[in-house]
Amino acid sequence: MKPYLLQTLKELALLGAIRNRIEISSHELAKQLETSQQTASRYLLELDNVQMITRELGIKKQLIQITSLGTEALKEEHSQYNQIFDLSNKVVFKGKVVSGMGEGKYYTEQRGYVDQFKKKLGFVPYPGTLNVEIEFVERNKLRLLKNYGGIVIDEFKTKNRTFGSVLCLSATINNRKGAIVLPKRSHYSNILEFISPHYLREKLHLKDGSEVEIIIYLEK
Amino acid sequence: MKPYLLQTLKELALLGAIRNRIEISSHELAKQLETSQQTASRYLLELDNVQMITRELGIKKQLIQITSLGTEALKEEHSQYNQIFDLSNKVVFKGKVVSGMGEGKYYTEQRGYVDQFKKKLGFVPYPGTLNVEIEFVERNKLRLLKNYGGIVIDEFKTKNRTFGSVLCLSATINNRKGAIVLPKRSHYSNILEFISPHYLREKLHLKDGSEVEIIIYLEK
DNA sequence: ATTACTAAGCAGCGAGTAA
DNA sequence: TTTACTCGCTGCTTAGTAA
Repeated sequence: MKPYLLQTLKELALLGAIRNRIEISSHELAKQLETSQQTASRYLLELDNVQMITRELGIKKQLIQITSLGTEALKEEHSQYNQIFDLSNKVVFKGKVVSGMGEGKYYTEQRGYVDQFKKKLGFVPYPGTLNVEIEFVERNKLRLLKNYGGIVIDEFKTKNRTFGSVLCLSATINNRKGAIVLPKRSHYSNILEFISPHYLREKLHLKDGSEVEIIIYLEK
Repeated sequence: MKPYLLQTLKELALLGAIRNRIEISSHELAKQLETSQQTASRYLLELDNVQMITRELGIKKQLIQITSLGTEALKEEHSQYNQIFDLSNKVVFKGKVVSGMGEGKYYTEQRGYVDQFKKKLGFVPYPGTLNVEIEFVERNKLRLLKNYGGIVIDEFKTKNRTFGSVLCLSATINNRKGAIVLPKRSHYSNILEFISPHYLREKLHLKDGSEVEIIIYLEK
């Protein structure tokens, strides 16, 4: 959706056009938008064309109401601003399923981790992690998450090596509960590792390349 | 502010650029905005020019953070969406007491107004208005209020001049009842004028700079 | 008063490319 | 790789105006 159309829609909504039909001339709208009457008129035509408003043209004024499609667009925008200002305490990632190289299975089977998962997350993960590749640019969101705490899984030692501390963030993948695990010290990666008590590839009918949505819930 | 710049700013904010400096190339930003690398680069230059972001250009990457000016712009936008979807029938303003220039006293003592206040609001205001300066970002709420009706005080004429029509909205200031008066025709101001039967500066121990909360009740 | 068409002008876009 | 310049072209804007 073109930015200027969204702005126009917002302006109409501020004048009450979601709940009522509002009476507004293209000239008045132009004043609100600080543009010309002709441009305002064209915006209204465009919004009408994409079915975001309905219009009743009178001889002097027009009655305008925002359709459900238009309302949806505004709600989406509103929810983005809620995310920005933390009013929603969730962060959404879109990505696709990829295969790891078995390290997930190796780590999630370590007793030192399993005991803590059970105690701190309340479940024993199905062995292995579901790897989800996110857009590279979204790595910036990960930085945000690391500052929000989450559940810390402490490091531990076996006789052979040390297993580092891990951060868990409770999350859902396609609305199924689980958690994201992030190594405490590591560089940013474009792979999210999701753990769950279930074998997700089967439960959610996922295979490599499947598009998924991961929502991470922050505790505040 | 140009709509496409606001969209760009929002995108950066969603990636966490309000709290942190984020690492993003013009090419990555372009992908997010579904535009070309050149255009994204130009947007960043424009945002930098109007001081809504700061940039640290490295040889390979740039670090971007949104300035307080940019944050304000986003907050304002957010507040507009809150208004759109706010279903409560009250509007809250926070502001601080400021001095007017005596016009409030002049107007509230006019017989033509006083008689109507008494009849329509049920009280005779103490001469003068209490001027409350509201947050710049909140001036938008006034627009909505004007559309919600309220009590209209009609214009009247004396032999010297005409006194314009005024809109009254019942309201409280720090929980004390009264009303807000808005000139029917005027541009949006960042000053709310509050009237009450009492001398509020004394009753509420207010002086210039005192923080107050005004709640306006809409009739629906 | 309206809405909205046409036409001309100009702002914004992006391919090509330099640094 | 980057960022960001030039420049031709597209498409948005608006003055003029019809209905």
